[in-house]
Amino acid sequence: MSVRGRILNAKGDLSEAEAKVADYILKHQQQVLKMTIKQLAKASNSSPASVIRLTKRLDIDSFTTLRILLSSDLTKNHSDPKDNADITKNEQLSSIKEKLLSSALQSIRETTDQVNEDEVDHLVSAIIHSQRLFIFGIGASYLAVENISQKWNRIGYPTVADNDLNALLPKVINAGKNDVLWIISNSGESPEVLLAAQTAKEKGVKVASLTRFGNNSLAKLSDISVHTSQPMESPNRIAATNSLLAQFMLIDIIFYFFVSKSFDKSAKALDASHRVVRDYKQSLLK
Amino acid sequence: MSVRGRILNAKGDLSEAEAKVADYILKHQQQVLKMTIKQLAKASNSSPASVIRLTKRLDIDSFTTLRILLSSDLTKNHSDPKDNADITKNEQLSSIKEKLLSSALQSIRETTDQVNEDEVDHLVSAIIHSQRLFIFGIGASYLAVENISQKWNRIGYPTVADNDLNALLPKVINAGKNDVLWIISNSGESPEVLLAAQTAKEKGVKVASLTRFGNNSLAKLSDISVHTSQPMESPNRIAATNSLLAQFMLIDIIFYFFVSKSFDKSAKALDASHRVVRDYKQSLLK
DNA sequence: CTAAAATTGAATTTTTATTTCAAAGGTAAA
DNA sequence: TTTACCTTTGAAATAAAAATTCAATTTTAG
Repeated sequence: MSVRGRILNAKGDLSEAEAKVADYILKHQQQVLKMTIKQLAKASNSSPASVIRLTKRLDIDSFTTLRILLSSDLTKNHSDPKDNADITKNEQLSSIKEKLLSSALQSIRETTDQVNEDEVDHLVSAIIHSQRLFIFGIGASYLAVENISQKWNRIGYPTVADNDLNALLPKVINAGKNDVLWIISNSGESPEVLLAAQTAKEKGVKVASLTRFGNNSLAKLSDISVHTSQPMESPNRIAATNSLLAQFMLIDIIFYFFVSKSFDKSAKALDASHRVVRDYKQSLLK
Repeated sequence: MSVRGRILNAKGDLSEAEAKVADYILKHQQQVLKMTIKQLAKASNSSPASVIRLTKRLDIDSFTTLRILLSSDLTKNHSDPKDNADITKNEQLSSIKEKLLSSALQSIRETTDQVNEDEVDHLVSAIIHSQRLFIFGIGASYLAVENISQKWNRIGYPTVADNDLNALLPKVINAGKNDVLWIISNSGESPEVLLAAQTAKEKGVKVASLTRFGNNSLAKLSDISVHTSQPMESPNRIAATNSLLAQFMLIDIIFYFFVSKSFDKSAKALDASHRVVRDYKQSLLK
C-alpha cells in the first residue's frame, strides 16, 4: 500500500504528534524524500522519536524504507500539473477530458489502494450470513445503492434498496439480528442516513456504511465501515463526480471479493443471470 | 536519468572496484534498495569507500539519493501484466484489487481517448436547444440514466428519466421536434431500447445514444451517438463492471463540457444546488 | 480526585554514511 | 634500475543519521 494510503488508513489511530508528521508528509511528499528524520521532525513541529513512531505505526520498518516507498509512490502517481483545476467557461473538450481523466484516475487508484481489508472481510461475512440485506442512500449515493442492489440480486441475494426514509424505517423496525443495513453516504453526515443508522442499531440490526475517508458521524455509528479516498483538494464541481467513480470502484472490489468467497453459489448464479437475460431478449425479437 | 543509464554511461571511467559495485547494482537493483553501504560493499567485494566514490562518479549526491532514484526507476519500469484474468474461487483481496484496478484504469483511459468530439458537440448543442430531455435505459444502464438525470437536474435542466418502456412511450408519442431522447444501452441491441428509438424517430424527436463502441443497431438508428470503449477481451464477469465505469466517465465529460458551454447559467445553478442541499441539511439538524 | 496509561521530546545509543589517509601498485623519466 | 609521482584501494576514523530509552507531562479511566 502507498504511504498516503497507509496514513489515511491509520489516521484515526495516530497521536497528535504523529498526526502532525503525517500531515506534513501528505502535504510535502516530494520534499520529505530528501529530508532526514531530524529535518522532518523540525519541519513538522515534532520530534525524531515521533517520526520513528509514525513509521512503525504505518507498519514500515524504517525511515529509509519509508523514503523508498514514497519515491515509488510519487513515480507511480506522477500526475500531470493539470491537477486541481476546476472547469471554466468555454473550455476546449480536450482540456476538460484531461482534467477529468487525471482526477478520475487518481480517485480510483487511491480508493483501491486504501481499501481496509479487515473491514471488507467483515462486511462480506456479514452479508453472507445475513437473512436480508437492506441498502439505503439518498441523492447521488442512491446510484451506488442501485448498483449494489443490482449486483447482489444477480447472484441470488435479493436486496431491499431504498432512497426514502419513510419507506425504509418500517422495514427496519421489523428487522432483526440477522439482517444487515448497508448505508451509502459520501459525507456520512446527512441527517436522514444518521437516523436510519440509529434506528437500525436500536433494533439490533447490523449497520455497515460506505463513506468518504475521514471522521464522520455515520462511520462512527456503524459496526462496519468502508471508505472511498478523500479527494485531495480537488475543486467542488469535480469532487462530486469523482466520489461516484470511487464508490463504484469500491463496490466492485467488495462484490467480486464476495463472489470469490461464495464462488460455487455466486459465480454459477452470475453466469445463469447473464444467460437468462440473453434468452429473454432473444424471445422478444421473434 | 535512471541509475542504470548513469552506470552504463560512466562505465568506461570507472575504476576496477567501482565497476564491481556498479555491476552488482545492475544485477541486483531490487535488493540494493534494502542494503546499507556496508552490505553493498561486502556483496560486491569492495569497500564502503568505493561505493561512495561510485555514487559521486555517477553524479548522485549521496547513497540515500541513489536508493531513492533506484526505487523510482523500478516503479517506472514495472508494467502490470495482469491482463484479462477473471475472478476465481477464494482469491486474495489484493489480487482482486489488482485485476479490477488495472482493467478499470484501462477502460476509463480508452473511453476518454476515443471520445468523438464532433458527436459530443452535437449532443451538447441538441440538449442546450431542446425543450425537454428524455433519458431511457434498462438494467445496469439505468444507473447511467439516473446519473445523467441527476446531473442535468442540478443545473436547471429538468429531465425525464425512465427504465420502463410502458412509462416512456406515452411521453414520446406526445413529444416533438424540440425534444431529445437520449438512450443508454451498452450493447445497443436490447429490443426495448430499439423500440423506443424507432418510436421517437417516427415522431420527429431527436434520438441520441450512448453505447459501447462498434456496430450496433441503436447507434445506427440514432441521430447522434457517443461511445464507451469496447473492453478488449476482458472476461465476462469483469466486463459488465467496466462498462459502468466507462459510461460514467463519458457522462462526466459530456456534462462538464455542457457546463463549460453554458457556463453563466449552469455553473451558477450548480453552485446554487450545492448550497440549497447543504442548507436543507442544516435545517434538518435543528 | 487519584492511579494507571498514553504521549512526548531531550538525551543517549546504535547504526549508517562519509572522509581521511597510509599502503600498495603502477608509470614514466633519468 | 632507480626515483619521483600518480592512482587506486580499503581500514580506520569521523560525521551524520537513525533508533531507542526514559523521565516528565498529559490524558484517561475509575
